[in-house]
Amino acid sequence: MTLQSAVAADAGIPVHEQVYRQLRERILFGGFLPGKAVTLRGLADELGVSAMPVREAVRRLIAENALELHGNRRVSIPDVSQEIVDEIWSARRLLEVELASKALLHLGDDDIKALQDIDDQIDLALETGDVEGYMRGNYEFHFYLYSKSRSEVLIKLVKNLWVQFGPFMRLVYGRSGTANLEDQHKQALEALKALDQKALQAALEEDIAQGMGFIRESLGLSDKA
Amino acid sequence: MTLQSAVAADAGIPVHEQVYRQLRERILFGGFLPGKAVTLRGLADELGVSAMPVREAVRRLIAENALELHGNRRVSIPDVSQEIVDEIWSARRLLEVELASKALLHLGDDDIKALQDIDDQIDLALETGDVEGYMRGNYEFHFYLYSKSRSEVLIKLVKNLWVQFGPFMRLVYGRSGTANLEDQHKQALEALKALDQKALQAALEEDIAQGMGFIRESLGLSDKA
DNA sequence: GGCAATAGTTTGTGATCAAATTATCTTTGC
DNA sequence: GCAAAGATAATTTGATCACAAACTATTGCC
Repeated sequence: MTLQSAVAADAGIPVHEQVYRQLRERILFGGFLPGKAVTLRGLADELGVSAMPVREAVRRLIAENALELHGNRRVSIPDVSQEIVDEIWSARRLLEVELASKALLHLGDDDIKALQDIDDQIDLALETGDVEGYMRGNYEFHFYLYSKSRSEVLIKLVKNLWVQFGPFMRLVYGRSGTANLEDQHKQALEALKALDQKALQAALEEDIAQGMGFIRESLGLSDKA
Repeated sequence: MTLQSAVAADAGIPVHEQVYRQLRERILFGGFLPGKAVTLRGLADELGVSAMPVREAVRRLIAENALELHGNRRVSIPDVSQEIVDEIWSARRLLEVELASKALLHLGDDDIKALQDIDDQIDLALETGDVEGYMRGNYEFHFYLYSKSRSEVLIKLVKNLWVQFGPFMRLVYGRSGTANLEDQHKQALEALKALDQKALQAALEEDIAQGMGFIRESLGLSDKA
């Protein structure tokens, strides 16, 4: 789909913003493989826009660590490495546990309901083998919860982390599919209902560990902490 | 100083990159007041370059939370608020303690020496009332230490936090000067020499608390945690 | 005198083009 | 046959322009 076909719905939103959102989604939910090189003109042609808005969107994504700028001025999807995976894992544990704890303080019954709905969608995606659906649901679940923390600064940092491992996940699921995936959100939901902070932290750490463990395993990396 | 006068030293580096670095420094070390509006043409004229590279640099700085993009497409230095200060404080404690702990594992005698040199410069700046010198020294001290953690991902997140409170600090020092500032780095240095992780964490938390406490105090905000 | 409509100014956005830089292909010399 | 050097192609970069949206100041009306 080029941007042109979506222009009616996005009236008033600048083109560079639309390009940014589209590229970010593709990076986040598996539209690109790690290490893939992209060019401004290539993206512009593909999206049916001029080079200018692509330049702004790409600069922005580079600043968000979603794209990598090399010394020779070429741009690519960041490649995978053990160091990066470990770092992201460690940072996620630190920040997302904090966000979940803060969210717990401002959680209503309607929020539990909303999270349960998202979890149902995740189950459906797992059953039908819909990789992208699972990734979108997973993202939605986590950031719906975090949004309740009212910690905008932290949320931005965590989003920064998620775009970095998006392409990695695609690599993993592309190999193994959704078969081996368990839905770790059930335990989190139970902890949320009980307002049990300790249990929530444990569930989250388990969820993060599963995702990151999958990446490392699938890439043939060592499994020590 | 316009960019033109520095062009000889920065040969080969694209103009948008030079603009980015220059603007980032100004934001980080007190060249702008919180809430100040900026325009692309205004910055371009001021720096003696065309609007194009400024657009790319500003887009990048917005993505890094160093600048704020409003709904009416105007750009400004983010304004101060209690929520933001508290959030940054909380995030800094979390991430910088982690970074310092990791850095402790890879610290050599030459690093201690380097940090001591930076601390001497900070002392000098404090004595002479050189606000910008203090801010630069403080930045250098922290990120020299953090660079030893070899955690590039975390470092980027923390840099993201620092550009956000840079303008706030300027506001504070502009009022009270460097008179009330103590140098909290002495204790950190002692802890580093002794490889005492607990003491290092305590020193860091104290240092962060002082900086953030200063902001809140100076802005007349409440002082509760 | 206060408010709303309007004209004029400022500013962001997107397209196009030329220049500079980098990559790729081809050819030449050993 | 292979490596180095030159030519060619592709790409980024920066400037300029036209246009649209937003803001400001003025004017006219009630």
